[in-house]
Amino acid sequence: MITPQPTTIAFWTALVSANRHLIETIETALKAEGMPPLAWYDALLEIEKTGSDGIRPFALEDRLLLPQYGTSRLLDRITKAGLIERTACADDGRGQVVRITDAGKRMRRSMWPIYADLLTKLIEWKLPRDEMAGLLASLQRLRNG
Amino acid sequence: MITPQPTTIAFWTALVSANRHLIETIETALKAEGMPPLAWYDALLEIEKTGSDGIRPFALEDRLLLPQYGTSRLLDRITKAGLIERTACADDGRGQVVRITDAGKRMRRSMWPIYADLLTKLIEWKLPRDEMAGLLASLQRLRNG
DNA sequence: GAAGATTGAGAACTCAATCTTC
DNA sequence: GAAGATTGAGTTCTCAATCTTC
Repeated sequence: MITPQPTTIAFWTALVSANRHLIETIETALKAEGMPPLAWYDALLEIEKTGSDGIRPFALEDRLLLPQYGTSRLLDRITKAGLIERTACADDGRGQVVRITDAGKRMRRSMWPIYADLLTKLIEWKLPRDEMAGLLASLQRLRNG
Repeated sequence: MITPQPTTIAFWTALVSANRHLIETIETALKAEGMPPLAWYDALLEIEKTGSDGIRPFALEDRLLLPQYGTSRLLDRITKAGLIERTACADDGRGQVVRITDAGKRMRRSMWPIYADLLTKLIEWKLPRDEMAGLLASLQRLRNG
């Protein structure tokens, strides 16, 4: 049987813990300010990037790493909050196009300071710059080849 | 307003993505083999470590980084599956003691090869040893001071 | 009143099935 | 039949309230 080395297990544990800690801290801060969860920020940002062209839900799935039904239900909630709009797709009768509304832009912009502040304090202020670049490369290798 | 540097954002994104990828891969493999989710492994391992002394749920909370109600409901399910036993605590009338059963030990042991195999292939085989040690130290710094 | 633990109600997630259009 | 997207049913998560014992 293949057994990982102790360092590997320690690394895995540290990765999961660090990730949870950061996410929980950010989610808690957003909630305390009456803001929607982090997933909304990510979705709004990706949608906003596509401007007036909008984006197809299946393309959002790839960028947000969500399953099809997850995207569908997330978009439901954000639409209900009036932050995005869904319209039928002209080219493809099966699909739709999602665009951000002005309220959506305002919401994303009002979430950013909270998010940015925490990313800076929790990551940037804790890791030396040169170190971060190396770590970034390692993390990227983990999720790809 | 405080704004993180691009490298910080990239690092954060890579951290979240790597974490999701690893977790999803492991959960999928466990499910494919008819095994319970990863959270059960972690809980069973912590409980098994305490041997016949058992462990109090509030102590498990700290180790698993779960909220009180989360621990309560997780233990419910694992108990229902016959993998652990809850008994009233002799010293403290409010509390209980959780111990692993033989079936629980067998289950944890049967989950390990799947888990270990993936940790080795997805982490150990992708990151040079010295790199992993550095990354480990950084991740630990992220979640602490 | 605080600590250990549970619970009801509502939200979110997951799986599998479904529908429509390609 | 495959792709884009939704949905019903069941499970899990979350919040706030609750209960018991300290």
